[in-house]
Amino acid sequence: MPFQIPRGTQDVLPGETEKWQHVEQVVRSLCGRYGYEEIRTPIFEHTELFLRGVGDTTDIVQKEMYTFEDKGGRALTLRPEGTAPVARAFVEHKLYGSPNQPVKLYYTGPMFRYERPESGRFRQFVQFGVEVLGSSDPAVDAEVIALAMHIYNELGLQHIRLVINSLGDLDSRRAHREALVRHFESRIHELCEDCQARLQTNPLRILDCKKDRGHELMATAPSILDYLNDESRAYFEKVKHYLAVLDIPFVVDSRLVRGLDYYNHTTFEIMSDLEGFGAGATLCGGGRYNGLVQEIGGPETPGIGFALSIERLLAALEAEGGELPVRRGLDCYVVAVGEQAKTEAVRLVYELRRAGLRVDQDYLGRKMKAQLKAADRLGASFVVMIGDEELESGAATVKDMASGEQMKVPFGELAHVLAKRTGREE
RNA sequence: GCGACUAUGGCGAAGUGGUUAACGCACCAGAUUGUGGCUCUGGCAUGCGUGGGUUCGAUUCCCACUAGUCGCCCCA
Repeated sequence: MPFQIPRGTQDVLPGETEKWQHVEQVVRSLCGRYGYEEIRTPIFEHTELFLRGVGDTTDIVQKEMYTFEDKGGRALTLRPEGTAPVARAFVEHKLYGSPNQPVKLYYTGPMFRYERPESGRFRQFVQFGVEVLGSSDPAVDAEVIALAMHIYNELGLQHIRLVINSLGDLDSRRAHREALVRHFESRIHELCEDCQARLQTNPLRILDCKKDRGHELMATAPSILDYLNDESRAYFEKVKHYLAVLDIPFVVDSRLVRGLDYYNHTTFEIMSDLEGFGAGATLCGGGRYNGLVQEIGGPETPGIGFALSIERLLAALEAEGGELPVRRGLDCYVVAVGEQAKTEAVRLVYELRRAGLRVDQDYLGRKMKAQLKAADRLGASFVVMIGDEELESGAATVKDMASGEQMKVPFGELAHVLAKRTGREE
């Protein structure tokens, strides 16, 4: 094998692309219904954007970025996530001045993280995400969550679970952080190395640690929910209230922290309940990030959004045995025997295509029998056969592949007759 | 970044330190001189991830590399 695909990337081949197209179509259609418009940002950004936006204590920044220097000496990075770029575009194009507020955007495209590939984890993967900028109405939190759930429902996913939490506002977070440090400080040496480092950088993340999960300090650790100030608590209650109104089931998990620094107030994850979804069980993750826009130099603007992985979505659908579109067959395959017939076939195939039919013909010089076989494999509903006989009589032989029935149709009427029989024409 | 397992034709999959690398599917051809899906017959890897080493001899043993799968970390 002279060349191999780079590690952690994948080709999506015909037969598979139809599934992607289907998901993309559903997603776009629902976004339209919810009033979201598409935004497209570049695949790379200045590295600084992610340092500031995502947070330099995060794993994404510390060890997962595809960073490079271009010929002009600029430090650039293949985007590891979509929110910071969208926020950058929001500020750069002054969308905060747009008459339509809040600004509701969606995006889809490849993201890049330098990680060891495993089940449901790739170095290049495709995310779909939405961002709402300019509103701190808890109803927006509910809308965003509803949209994510709606997408999964629409695609037929059954076994999913919505988990939500609140990190509160800055004051609440600060109070909680101090409580955490007080709680762990004296006995931090009992926890793993990572957690010892986290005590300084991001004590919240200690709660998320899988290694120390069983430690008694974890069970007794102060819950963020107990440190929410009145305002934050009221906000969270509102979000839960709206979710209840929408009849969207959820569970609250006070340890749902999430890996990106910019989150506050509502955070949520949608996970697959199926067995065997270890690393890839998180289908969708999101939350509110009221400080982000300001952090990257824009006006104080609240925001909330989520991102989901198309790969994981498809894997979950596959695992649940959900219905996904398969390759569509041809309407018609034109079989030709002989030079003259071949010429007529070339002409006819084009004519039928112009008439809106899905049509193909043989390009390998195969015999009639093999051409029929090819037609069968391509799922052709009809085969049009042309040989000396047909050329003489001026009528092609049309075979209905399902029934095996045959009939003669004058060349001039083929387009019309086939269009009618295949339902491609009114 | 750490760990485990794996790597044979287009796909799946057996196999052995030594003359011709099973089998199944797919594909091609023929039986059928103009007709697919069924059946039968025949064809289809000078090659066993890449590079070294051990050996008289390696696809088979050893090492490295690459890649895949799964787990940890973390996440989508």
